[in-house]
Amino acid sequence: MGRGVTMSTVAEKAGVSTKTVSNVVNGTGSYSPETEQRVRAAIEELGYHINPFARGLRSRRTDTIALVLPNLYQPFYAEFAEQVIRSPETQGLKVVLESTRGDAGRERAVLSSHRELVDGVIYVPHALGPEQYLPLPFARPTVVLGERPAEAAQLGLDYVETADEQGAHAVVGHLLAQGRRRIAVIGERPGPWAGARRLRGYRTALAEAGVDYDESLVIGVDDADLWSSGVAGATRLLRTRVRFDALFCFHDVVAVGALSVLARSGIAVPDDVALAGFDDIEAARFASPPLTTVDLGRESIARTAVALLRSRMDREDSRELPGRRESTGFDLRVRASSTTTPAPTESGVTAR
Amino acid sequence: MGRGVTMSTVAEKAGVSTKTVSNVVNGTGSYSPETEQRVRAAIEELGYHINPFARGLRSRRTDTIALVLPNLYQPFYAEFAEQVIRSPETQGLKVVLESTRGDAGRERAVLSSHRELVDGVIYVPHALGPEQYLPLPFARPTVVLGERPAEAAQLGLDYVETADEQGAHAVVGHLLAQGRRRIAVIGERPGPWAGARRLRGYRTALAEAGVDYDESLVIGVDDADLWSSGVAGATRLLRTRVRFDALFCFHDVVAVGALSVLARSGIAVPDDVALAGFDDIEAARFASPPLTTVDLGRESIARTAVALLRSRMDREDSRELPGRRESTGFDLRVRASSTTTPAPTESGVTAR
DNA sequence: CAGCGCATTGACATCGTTGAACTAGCGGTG
DNA sequence: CACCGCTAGTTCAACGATGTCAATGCGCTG
Repeated sequence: MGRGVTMSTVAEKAGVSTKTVSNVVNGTGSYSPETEQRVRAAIEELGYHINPFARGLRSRRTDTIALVLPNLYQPFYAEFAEQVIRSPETQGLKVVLESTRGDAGRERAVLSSHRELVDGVIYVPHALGPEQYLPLPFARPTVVLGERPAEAAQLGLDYVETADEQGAHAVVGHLLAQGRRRIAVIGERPGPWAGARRLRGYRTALAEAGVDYDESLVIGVDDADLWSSGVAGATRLLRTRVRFDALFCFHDVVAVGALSVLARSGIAVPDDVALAGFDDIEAARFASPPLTTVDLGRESIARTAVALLRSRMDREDSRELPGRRESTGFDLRVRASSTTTPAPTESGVTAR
Repeated sequence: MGRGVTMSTVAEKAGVSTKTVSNVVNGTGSYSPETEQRVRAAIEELGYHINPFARGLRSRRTDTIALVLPNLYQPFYAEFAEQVIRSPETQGLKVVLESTRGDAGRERAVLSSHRELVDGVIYVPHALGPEQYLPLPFARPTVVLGERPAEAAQLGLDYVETADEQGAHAVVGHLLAQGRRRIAVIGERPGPWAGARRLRGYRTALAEAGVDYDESLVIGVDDADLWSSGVAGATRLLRTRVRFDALFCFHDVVAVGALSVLARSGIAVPDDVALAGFDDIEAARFASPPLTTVDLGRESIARTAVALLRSRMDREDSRELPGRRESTGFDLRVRASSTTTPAPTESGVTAR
């Protein structure tokens, strides 16, 4: 069963040459329907599986893509990875996960090591900013998640731009609409990361509502997306004794961490403080109270990313194509953590 | 840079044969220190990377292992996957993740497809029981997580047995020690899965304390480890109006879901009902109140599994070796969700 | 000093597949 | 009827590494 069954075994059984078997398997060349039948029957009967190494060696196709992300601990990344694996666009491809552990050195190393192994890379930057990763030698078609810097276009890098700014704008708009004016945020981290875009959305929403930006309401954290950052951030916020009636965390995990601090401190959510997160991880829906948040659409991000990759993987001249940019939308999920009026069980405001 | 650099490029530059380069790269054969120097220098200078396809074709080694698990949505699996990737034992290996989506067909398909691609497989069964997966043609060394059925020994399958029963026993013992007598459980699912072992621990703990097993306290769910199962389970439990003073969920995610139902129903945790979960996912620590749970030791499970694999991957005769069995321990993490007396911030009871 | 063993290195075939180039046959065309 | 274009299929080499085996040279033994 399958032991030592090669194309020539199949070819012999079907009475054709190995090349014809190869053609049938790959849908290349031309062959009659009867030949195809015979070959397929032989394959079936012998339990033949193509040897991916021989194929990879000869044709340079690996049918594998790499997904480079900081870690799998954060539900957002794990759920995103799952979406990439499941995406219909991924059919027929293997996905190799590379966790960089949020470490700049590992991130660099992982990106540089993808020379021959995979047909393409989906890269979720974390520790490296554009000025650090752009100079790296991308040897394979690469799709980057995040905001596209101008230089990326000539480098041939494709981008999936997520609606961080718009999403944050929508959340803050919602909080303002609820009558909140002193909206604290936790999760700011200097640099080119998602947090910066979310902060931008926060600021523009405030500005549009004529609410002054108050720096003392903005809490920075080192690791923008850890529960413990939420605990630390909320603790610091409370300790400053600054008045606030809403708290917007740049990640749901941070919000969950913050929520535990608020609960311990006897601060009622949403009555004293309206709480909102970002990412719409599963846990947000089951927090007490359920968390208002923004869904960036992991599924459509994943599908878009894989589709971009595929379109490059198949063509020879992909290196010459200029980098493309796709944007995805978001859904604001209003839940009980931010609504004092009895909340609708689940209300969605959709964009784009 | 790296374009078309092969062993013969290196060999030429170093003034040796390709075989010698191969020897240096693999540490096989013998060569003088000076030769090694020259070869390494040439490799460095040319930026040479070995072609994994050529190597895989010739030597049948892939330096890749597959991790087959139901999904990445469940934090326990995601965190476990991360541990497998990070484990020091994994150094030098690539890890391919295969998500079976908790689907029996996919699970079968994925397991059967690992003929040539990887050197070994770590398999976390979910939809298939032993009677279903044991007959499958395991073509590569395989380590299975869970309880080892007797037949597995001759098949040469290695097992990492996790302390589900002992862990559950400890949790329930703890709840009993807190004076709870009516301990409900959510998560039972018929079959050979972890839930069955946890249920066993529950029953023996009850028996040892002389508390009768009451079937009306045992709530089964379809998908044992989804938040929504917790919601559904808790809702059903409340609807039966059966009296209970503690709730033990077989997974933390279920407990978090149940917690949200209890909160909505005005049931105080831990005052009215002591709550405990299982798995010790990150979110458990940050629930309100923090969740008492059992840590099975993802890290040591991962390391043990990879170590078992490696020990087989390296040897030729691995097929002949009988299946081995390794057991791992657990940590009971007592937190505020189950302790009425002011809880210690974090208390750990360690086993094995 | 013949002969042996060992360390070091190389030549060559080979793993299984596919790209390039080629042949055979057949119907149609000017 | 010579020739063209097209389909169906073949032959052969090559992808880049490594296993096998042989060759070389050196020190040592008897």
